[in-house]
Amino acid sequence: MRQETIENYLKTIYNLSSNNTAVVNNQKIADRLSLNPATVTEGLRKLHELKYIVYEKSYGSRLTASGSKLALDIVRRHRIWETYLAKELGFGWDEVHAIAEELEHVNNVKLINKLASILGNPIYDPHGDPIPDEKGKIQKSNFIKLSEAKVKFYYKVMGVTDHSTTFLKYLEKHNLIIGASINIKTIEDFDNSIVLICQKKEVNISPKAAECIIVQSI
Amino acid sequence: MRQETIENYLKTIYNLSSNNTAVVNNQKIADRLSLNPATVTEGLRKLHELKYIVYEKSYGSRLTASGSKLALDIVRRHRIWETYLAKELGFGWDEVHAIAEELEHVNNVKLINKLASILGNPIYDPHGDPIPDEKGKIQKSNFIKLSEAKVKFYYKVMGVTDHSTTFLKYLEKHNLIIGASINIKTIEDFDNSIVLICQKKEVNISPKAAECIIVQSI
DNA sequence: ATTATCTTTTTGGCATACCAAAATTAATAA
DNA sequence: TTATTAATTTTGGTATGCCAAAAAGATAAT
Ligand SMILES: [Mn+2]
Ligand SMILES: [Mn+2]
Ligand SMILES: [Mn+2]
Ligand SMILES: [Mn+2]
Repeated sequence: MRQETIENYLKTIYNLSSNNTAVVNNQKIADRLSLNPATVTEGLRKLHELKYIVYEKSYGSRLTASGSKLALDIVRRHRIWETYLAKELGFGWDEVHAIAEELEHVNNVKLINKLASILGNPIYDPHGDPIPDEKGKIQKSNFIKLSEAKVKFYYKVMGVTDHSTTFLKYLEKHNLIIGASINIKTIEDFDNSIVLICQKKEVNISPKAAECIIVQSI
Repeated sequence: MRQETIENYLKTIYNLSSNNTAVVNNQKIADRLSLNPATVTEGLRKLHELKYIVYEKSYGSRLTASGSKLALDIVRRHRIWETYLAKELGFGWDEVHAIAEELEHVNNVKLINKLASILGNPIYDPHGDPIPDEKGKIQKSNFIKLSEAKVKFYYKVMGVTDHSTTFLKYLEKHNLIIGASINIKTIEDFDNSIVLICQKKEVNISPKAAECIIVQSI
């Protein structure tokens, strides 16, 4: 199996398994990688052979220790590059993901560690996602989705789970960027849409958008 | 044909054709890319189909206008990355080539131009090779090989044509780095080896090494 | 419990990138 | 010019990554 193929599968399985706890089903992998389900079945069988995952037919996949190691390594590369592109090379948080998708496959430990060191060994990338350290260790956090926030409480925006340009541009428009402080004014009973205050302005957030915004109580 | 495959062929043909003048034969391409000659024949046929090269059977290849454009683009990416790795990220001139071989395939104009701009749009890479500008234009120079240098004359080291770590480390040991001033003391009639003065020390250069050092008369 | 509806797997096939060995063609030396 | 050698091409074949359609399995709904 080509290294790039392996890396794309493992990264995807990692990202879909939320901290490597849940078992991942084939369809989600197929969607994420824009592959035919038949292709995914084959791919998973091979990854099982290679001992990167434990794959149970018609049930799902989870990463083994070695698969997890490789997955965390590529997630690290991806997020370090995103941060470097944003902080050092002047790219927007909506632009970095696409470029990092290519750069992440360049495997050179010294290079990534050098970039990390220039950045001051950051713990979060431009979307608020945690960056594993060289050993694959991730800072654990008590973040919640905005959709789980409570009325009257104050929060800080810590990240996003949707990296699309349209979504990120939409957030920017309302100043909902990483680090922004917000206050939940009301949550509509009718449709669960949220009205919050950000930089003294009222913003109405749909339930769908609230699912994609990560916050921390302050 | 995969983009990476195309790029590797075109880059190689460009590098072997010395400024795109000479016709390149298959064997050299096979050597450079570590491919079987049979594979190269196939590859060249496809590149001809794609109109990137003109390929005459049993004779050789040369780049078309569009092939030349792509080749210069990837040569630019390679050399900008080499320069960025050396100047901004602290890698040695013997380390940058291997990493740039991977980075060169990341195709993002804005990224390369940003790196170039940070570097002050350099004209030469760490090995003294010229960097094409965004339009593919290359500064022309009057450099010669050290093997063509004349006794008693003064020269400045401008580049190398061998990028191997062993060779570059050897040069470093004798202070024969880019920019170094040298004076040709003698050229042995017997074996054409060169004795030169560099930083007040005598250095003996084999004809083979002299072929790989590029200098300019000063 | 039995459909109906997803999801996954199997099957058969296609395209790309390779290589080894044999056959051909070109270049060189005798 | 005719061997001899070297370079190139042809041929037959492997491995990988992918897909469409059909078959099988699992889940959910009645
Ligand atoms: Mn990303
Ligand atoms: Mn990210
Ligand atoms: Mn190089
Ligand atoms: Mn170089």
